[in-house]
Amino acid sequence: MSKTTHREDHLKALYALGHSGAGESEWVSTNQMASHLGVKPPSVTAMVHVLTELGWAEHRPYHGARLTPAGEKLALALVRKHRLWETFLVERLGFEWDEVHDIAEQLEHVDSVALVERLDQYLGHPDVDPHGDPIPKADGTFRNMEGVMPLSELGEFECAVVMGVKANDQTLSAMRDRGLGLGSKLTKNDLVTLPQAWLTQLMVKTS
Amino acid sequence: MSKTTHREDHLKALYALGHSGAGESEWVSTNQMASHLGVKPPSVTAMVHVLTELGWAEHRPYHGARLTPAGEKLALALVRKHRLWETFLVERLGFEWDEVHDIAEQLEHVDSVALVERLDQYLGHPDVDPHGDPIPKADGTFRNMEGVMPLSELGEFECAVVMGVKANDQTLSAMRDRGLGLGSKLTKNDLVTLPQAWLTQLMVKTS
DNA sequence: AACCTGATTTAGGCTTGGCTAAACTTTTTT
DNA sequence: AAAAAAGTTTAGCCAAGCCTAAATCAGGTT
Repeated sequence: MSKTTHREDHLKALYALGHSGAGESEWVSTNQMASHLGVKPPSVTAMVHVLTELGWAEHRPYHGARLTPAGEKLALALVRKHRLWETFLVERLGFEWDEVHDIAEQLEHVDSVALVERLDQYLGHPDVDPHGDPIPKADGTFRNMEGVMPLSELGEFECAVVMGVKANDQTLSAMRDRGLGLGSKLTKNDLVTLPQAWLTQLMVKTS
Repeated sequence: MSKTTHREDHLKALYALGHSGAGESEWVSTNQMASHLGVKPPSVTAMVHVLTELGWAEHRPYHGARLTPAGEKLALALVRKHRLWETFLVERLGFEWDEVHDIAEQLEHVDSVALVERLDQYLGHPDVDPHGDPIPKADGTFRNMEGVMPLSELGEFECAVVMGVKANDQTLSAMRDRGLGLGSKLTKNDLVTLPQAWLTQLMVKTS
């Protein structure tokens, strides 16, 4: 892995773990990052120091790290690339939604602003990727995701529409086998027939 | 750069430098490889040892290295990927032929057999890339390039068609400015009006 | 308030690739 | 045929990442 790819992976981890809710960038422990990245904690500490030097993160020893605004901007650009590539792989090349993550992981590290912008245009400026996750615009803004929540948090409802999915490839594949995809309609009946674990993974909106 | 990318770059250099003519894989000096890769000779020697261990190259100390059949197969797969991506960038994303080399250089290291095959299919199994270089098929065979030669070697002719170009990005850009591209028709008159250096770079066929 | 316990960082070592300088081979020149 | 020149490899060092083991710190317990 190149020096750059490496740094990017840590930026992304910091972003992914620090934005669980909707709020600002949260402090993330080096342990969390380590397990997220499949690496031991000391390796993360070292990289956090580097990111700090570069002005992309700040570090409170023994407490954690978080992105600076500059780092957040870079992380968003990576998320943008990743999601655009996933969209390309599914929409244009015909991959299934559970097959694209690893490939996009590699593609996202290709360095060319022109490429990302042309890809975005080629795809018609999509605002969500194949999993329903919003694709940041070039300026870092997102599509509004109001009204979308896990199926488990939905109160009374007649009919809900699947707007997104938070799941690993294996689960995605299983969902596909059941005919679930973006736009699928769900009814109260599904609350009992679907695997319980999925209720928190299916992001829905009432319709 | 990842370990793999690294090895791949050396394989490609060995392939590129060892197949200048049409014949078999030729011995390539470590110095040649070093300057091709922008690296010092001792670094190449070290990598050649690694490739030898892997069974992808053979090394005659002080004389040079060349690909084994196994290495050649890998190199061809890389060339295939590179040229398919270049085709994608030009045909689908609208890049110019002088803008794609560096991007394809990065894309070619993405590791996914399924991706390459789907890309090939998406592009309609092209046989040449935007520079007229043949794209190896999955089995390693090439399109027949008979009758194609540098403009400088063409004897008497009335009209020639540009079938390919061997030039760096800067030259490619200049050619484009002059309206030259694949399929352009040339006449005897062009032999004197075009820059002399281009005569060996333009690959043509009489028509 | 002193003490555990667990989390985090520092220390020191390994791997891989790059470089320079020195040694060695091959080739060319005298 | 010997010497010089050119090219290639070996030796020894640096950088960047990862790891394990050993220190260090934070926070809860007694």
